[in-house]
Amino acid sequence: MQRATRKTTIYDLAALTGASASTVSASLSGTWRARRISEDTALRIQRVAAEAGYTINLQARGLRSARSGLIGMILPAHFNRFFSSLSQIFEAHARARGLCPVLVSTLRDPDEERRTVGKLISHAIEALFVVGATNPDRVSELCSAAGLPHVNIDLPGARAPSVVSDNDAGAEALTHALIDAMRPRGDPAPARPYFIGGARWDYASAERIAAFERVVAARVGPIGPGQILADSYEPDASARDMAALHARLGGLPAALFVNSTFAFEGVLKFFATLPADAFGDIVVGCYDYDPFASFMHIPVIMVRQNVEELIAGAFRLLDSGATGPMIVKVAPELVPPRTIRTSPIETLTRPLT
Amino acid sequence: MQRATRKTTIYDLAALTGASASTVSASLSGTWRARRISEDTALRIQRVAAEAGYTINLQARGLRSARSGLIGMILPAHFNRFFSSLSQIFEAHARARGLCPVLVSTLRDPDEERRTVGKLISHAIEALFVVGATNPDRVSELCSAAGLPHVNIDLPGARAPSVVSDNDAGAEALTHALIDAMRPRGDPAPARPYFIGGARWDYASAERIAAFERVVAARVGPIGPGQILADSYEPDASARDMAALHARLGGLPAALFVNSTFAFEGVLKFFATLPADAFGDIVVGCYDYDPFASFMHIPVIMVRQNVEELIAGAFRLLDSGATGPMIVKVAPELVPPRTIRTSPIETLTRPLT
DNA sequence: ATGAAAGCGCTAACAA
DNA sequence: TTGTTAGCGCTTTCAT
Repeated sequence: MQRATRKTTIYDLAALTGASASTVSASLSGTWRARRISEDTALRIQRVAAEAGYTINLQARGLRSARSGLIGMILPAHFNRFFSSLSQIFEAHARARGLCPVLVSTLRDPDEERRTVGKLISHAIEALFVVGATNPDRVSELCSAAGLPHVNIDLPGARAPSVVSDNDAGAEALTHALIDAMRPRGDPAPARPYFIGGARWDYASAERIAAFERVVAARVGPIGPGQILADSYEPDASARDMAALHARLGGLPAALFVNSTFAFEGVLKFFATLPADAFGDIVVGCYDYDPFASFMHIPVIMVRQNVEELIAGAFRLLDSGATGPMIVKVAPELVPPRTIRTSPIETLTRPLT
Repeated sequence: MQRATRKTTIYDLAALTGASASTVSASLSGTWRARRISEDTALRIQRVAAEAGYTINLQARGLRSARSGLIGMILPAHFNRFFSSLSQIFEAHARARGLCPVLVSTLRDPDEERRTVGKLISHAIEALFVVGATNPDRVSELCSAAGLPHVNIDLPGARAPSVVSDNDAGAEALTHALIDAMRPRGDPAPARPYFIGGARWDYASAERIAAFERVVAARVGPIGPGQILADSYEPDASARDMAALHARLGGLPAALFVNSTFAFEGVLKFFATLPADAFGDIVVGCYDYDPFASFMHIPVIMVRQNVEELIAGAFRLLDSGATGPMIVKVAPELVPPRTIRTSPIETLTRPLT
């Protein structure tokens, strides 16, 4: 047990071993071979360091060598399956590169984004991943001014390379799967898929809505008014929209494209007010993944992002040294329903484009 | 736009403003009042700093002042509702204190825990929260040797203060709620609650099993062999256990205490193989929370940890300067089922102790 | 094969 | 009210 008063430094070790500080430094940092320090000396110093409970001061190293060994990622929130899986994968990659991952959430607050990025720059992070920023270009400005390499993830920007989910392909495949599984209905309410959740002015929602409308128009018929309910990500808003739709149709729609688990929570909140026999032949698709949601009593087709590939792609962009705007799209995958109730869906045959 | 070659330092600002480096330092770090620097000078320097795009080098400050402004938390994984909610709250508290949160997951690997803590110590973090460590005491050893204040969360240790979930109170309340909601059954299989998931040798499981056994013994009758199925946290193991139990009973039990969402996933995996009419009167309790799981087609009573209080308590322990072993327990809360199917449960009346 | 010395950017005594 | 100076612990030439 060492004294708590002051930490052991390389000078202490130098005194202990009779070597010089620079020799100690080299022996401990792995550069001793290059410095042609004898293996004996290096090993001896390493042993003494271990015995003395020496831990290197990375602030000092960072200050001197202008490298911190930190790599940052900002994201909207931790408490979210998508973001936390990104964190998990990001961390694994960072670790593999010997970097210390620093994850900070910014709660979709532009000011918080600015402050956080500033702080990370001050901590001399070596690169930054920007996930779902409200204003990626503003972040890019800060990074560029500091000469900090960075990549946008999930939400693209115009001032840095981006890796994003292929919303078009995902929504297209999900819409096809919904229509494939949808049961025919007669008048007065023919079978028709509805879209709920998200916001039209949101980049991802807009792409998904466009794909939904394209496929529905081609396979079912023209999109009618009130077929797209996309004004909010708030669960409660979706609950209200769902209730209104149910009232308007006099029942549940034949197919429902739910844009995110947030919206799905709201939908379920409304569903819970219905009697058990109200769910006849509905098929639900959710653009997001949650293992429990895929086990509902009604068939739920889910979309799972390829998180591994999003992160791997971001690191590749970083390594490439690319700094201009470019977008790499990563296709998500469809997860078939695992519902208990007998469903009209056996397998999903249509592959993702 | 500044030159990318070298970052602006306080010396550059000193040259630009005609002041000295220390005056610049004080003007920028907020200590200028104490140093009795004129407001004019301070503001002027701050303006020039902003114009020059100056960002402080926190490695240098940290090295000099022996404070990094970093606070660490290690946790088993990010991709988990409980842990990611802890992260979210931890971050909010850290931010409120002007500290930069550093979250690292260690994947329930003792070696990774050691390495990570070592790295965080090297980065001069000012305090550490240790969530669900496989070996809290080993971590405490490392921290103590470095004079690093730390608090265990969720899993207690013998060498540092701990804040943990009150497993006994939670499991007791959940078991009571299950028995209250359970429908009577006649011979040959009288109504009886079963426990599934987790591992007996695990601290939390052991506490929950003890409470379950105590309440069941008091209200239903002696615990029989095969009534506690707790050998693993693996979803697939729980699926197998559930299948075996179903075969043994010739149907589903009247009540099921599922120990964690991991086990619940496995249970659902087996449930998905059953016909829709197999779920007659089962009541499920799950010691964990997931919004979707609480919306299942069968009634599911869930336990939600008081995450806010766990973190707040940990910070209080940190502030108290306590360093010896002591355990603060935080009671979780019961979340009533929001099931669509008519359930025997209207309200949960029994309060948590 | 090793040591001496300078300096990374900042803060804080000590002067003035 | 401000400037000077001496490090914080490390890496890295440049000597030897």
